[in-house]
Amino acid sequence: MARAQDTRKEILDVAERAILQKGFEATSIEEIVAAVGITKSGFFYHFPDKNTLAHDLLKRYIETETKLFDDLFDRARELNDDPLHAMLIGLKLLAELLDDLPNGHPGCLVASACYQDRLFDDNVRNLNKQAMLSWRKRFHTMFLEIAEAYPPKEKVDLVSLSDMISTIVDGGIIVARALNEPDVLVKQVLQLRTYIKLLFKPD
Amino acid sequence: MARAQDTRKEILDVAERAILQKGFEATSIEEIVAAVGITKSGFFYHFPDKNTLAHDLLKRYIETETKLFDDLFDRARELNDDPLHAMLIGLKLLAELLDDLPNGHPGCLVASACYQDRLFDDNVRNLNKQAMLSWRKRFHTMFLEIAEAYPPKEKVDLVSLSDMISTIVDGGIIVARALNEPDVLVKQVLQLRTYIKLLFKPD
DNA sequence: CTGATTACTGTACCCCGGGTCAAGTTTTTG
DNA sequence: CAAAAACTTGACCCGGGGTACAGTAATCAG
Repeated sequence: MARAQDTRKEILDVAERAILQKGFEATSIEEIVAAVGITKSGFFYHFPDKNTLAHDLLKRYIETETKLFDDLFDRARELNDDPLHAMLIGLKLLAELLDDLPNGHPGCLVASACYQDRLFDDNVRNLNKQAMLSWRKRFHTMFLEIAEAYPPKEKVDLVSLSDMISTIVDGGIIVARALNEPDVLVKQVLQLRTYIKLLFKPD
Repeated sequence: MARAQDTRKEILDVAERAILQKGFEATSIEEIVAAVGITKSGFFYHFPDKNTLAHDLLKRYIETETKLFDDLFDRARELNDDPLHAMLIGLKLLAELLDDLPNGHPGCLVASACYQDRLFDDNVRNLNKQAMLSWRKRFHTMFLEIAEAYPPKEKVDLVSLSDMISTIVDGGIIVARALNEPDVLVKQVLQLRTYIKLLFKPD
């Protein structure tokens, strides 16, 4: 018999894929347990209800993504100590990472939750909000440093510029999915990169 | 008794609001008919099933949004015949329009459908795709004209620049919702405007 | 090796929501 | 005024979320 943590992880993995494809409500517990190879009772041994599954899934997702961004922009900073160049390299790395996904980006759980917050209690909504805020803060710090070294050519709100990264990624995923053209997302990230370049880079 | 078309419209109105708030699957037929003031059988007189509701809803939504964009950018063009200035005015008008929404943007059905395409047959998926393509085409035509008059300062893909408008709007809605800060969407549109200005406007 | 704990299975059951069906009733309209 | 349109009533089936509880197989601590 598999260890509890393995089963739990498998449930989360299966559920995440299904939910990103079809939505939360459309994903039945029965299909999840069938895919994992356990019974319905087995599911309820791990999660008291479907909501908790959503919550845990979202939490895990946010942690993974945050770590990914951390690694990516830390690496960019190591490659170039200049804040602007580090940002531009970071976005390039992000674009490459997205381009390497074989079937396109599987979707963003945070965005998914935004359009399906029925059962999602304040707990889940807050989780989502905190994640967005942490990403805003991360990029805002970077942009403040950039703006100090390179005065922006147009007056811009650096907070909303920070939000733009989340906006472009989440929006890009949607447009890419609607069109069934995975590379739309990559190109959107590169457009954002061009914007930042134009905004800060001296002639 | 209300006319058939009135009832149908009411069903669509109620359903749209509910679906944008909670998601498609989470919105029950029973709550819709309760809000409209008819019975379950009354609903099935108008729609053979819930899928058809989704389809008709999406179709209506796309038509409304397309007309809105038409009016908005036509008006912008009337105000200024220069293609670049017309685009910048159009985006300004869009930002103002979004800013005037009392409770923030209610959400985009196209985006919503992207994360919930279980029952959504090819019919619905295609509807979505065609809508995105029509918006891409509309803006691409405009950017081609702009690029001819104002050579862009950086080499950019004008198709993906066109997609960027949909990206920013859909992404902006998500970030605004997650943060519960409606003005995030407005600010994102204005960031896009700044990008376009920087990209094309001569010094 | 044993006994307790963990990680389940199996079965039976309740409720809700999508959806069907048939028959009747009220409005609207030509 | 009659036919067609727009419903209502009520009965029913099915699948899925969720509960309850008894039984069982693996794991692990002593």
